[in-house]
Amino acid sequence: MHQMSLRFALLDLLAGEPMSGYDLTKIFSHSLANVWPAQHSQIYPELAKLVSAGLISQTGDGPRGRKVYSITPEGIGAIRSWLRETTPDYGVRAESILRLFCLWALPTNEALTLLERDRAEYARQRDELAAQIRSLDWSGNVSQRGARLTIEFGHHYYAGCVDWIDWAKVQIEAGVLKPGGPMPAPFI
Amino acid sequence: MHQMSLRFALLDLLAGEPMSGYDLTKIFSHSLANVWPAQHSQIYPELAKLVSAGLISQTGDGPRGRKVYSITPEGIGAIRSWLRETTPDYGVRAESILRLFCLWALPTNEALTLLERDRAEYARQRDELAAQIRSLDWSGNVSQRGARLTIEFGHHYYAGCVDWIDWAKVQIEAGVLKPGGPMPAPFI
DNA sequence: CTATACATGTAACAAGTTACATGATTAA
DNA sequence: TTAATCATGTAACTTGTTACATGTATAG
Repeated sequence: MHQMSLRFALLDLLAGEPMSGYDLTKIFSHSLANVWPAQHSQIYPELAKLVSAGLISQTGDGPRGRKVYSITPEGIGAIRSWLRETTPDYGVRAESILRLFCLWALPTNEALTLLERDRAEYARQRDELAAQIRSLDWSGNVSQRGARLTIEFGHHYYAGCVDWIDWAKVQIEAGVLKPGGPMPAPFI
Repeated sequence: MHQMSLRFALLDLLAGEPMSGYDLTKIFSHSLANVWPAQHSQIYPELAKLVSAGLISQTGDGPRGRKVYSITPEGIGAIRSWLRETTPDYGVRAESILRLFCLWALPTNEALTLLERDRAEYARQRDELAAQIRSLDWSGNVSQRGARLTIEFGHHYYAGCVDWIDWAKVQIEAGVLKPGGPMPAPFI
């Protein structure tokens, strides 16, 4: 029953600063995308539920029907209870890694081409996050510092993926995924 | 439209060796759990769909209604098409990291206690996977070698999480999550 | 005989994705 | 005037989780 992650991500962002569903969607497409992606079609209904539950309230508006929400004291309490009373799911879900599991089904040269593509993508993400860490303004409120920790995690994750792909390439070049090939060498 | 990951994970396992839904569920609870968790309630219906689609077929049975499935040539073709014609989702989904995003909402000493708990869990997972890598028999078929790559990734991931938590603890002890506190130091 | 592991399924619900649908404001 | 961006929502569908439901074989 340890779900509702989206709910608490939204509460947390609104605790940092009142904003609209549109603003929240943008944040989910950069900093938070690294640990918990979400689209606007999921965010808007969840905001409506949070209002019903009294955890946030609409405290402003703007052009084009813009609605600005703020967290309520009950909302802050909800974040604290969540952290204190529930245990996280420590698992990861990574489709790009799952795919490597199937790589034996392709000829070696094709498998290596796919690994190159993956490596390029991981490196791109890593560099983009590094640039974000350098360029964004981190002097703001404490929840922005929390976001910094998350982005730093994403950076670390993608950097690790690049290293890992480099290792996997060496293994596959050595013939690990061929019948009778050598056993994989330990990583690290 | 890059879903169906469970489907291809099952196909891949059955390509390595014919087995039952029960066997598949066990594998999902250890090696594959690190990149794509799944329960038996999701696996059994998916197996039925794969039979309908002609990608696997039942090729044996056993005590207690056991059904053994094997992949068909069409199934092998489906794996290859998936790898060749679709692009992976390179994102990660990690609830335990998302939580750190909210950690500012707790007093520093409580936040640090939660980080200790997380660190212990990551270390446990890391050590368990290291033990698996040492103890399992890796001399088998090529899809088992693929599994090895995946487990090795999980090991690397959890080892990275431990390092990262150690960094985050130092940051939080330094007061990063307090108003007016220092900016986070770069990680790595 | 009794607990454990084996073995398969369904139902109800929650979460997440993609596509549909609409319209206002701003900058070139 | 026209393209881009801002802005909010709903609908249909897929995926994933938890709980329910049942029964067999084996080991102590």
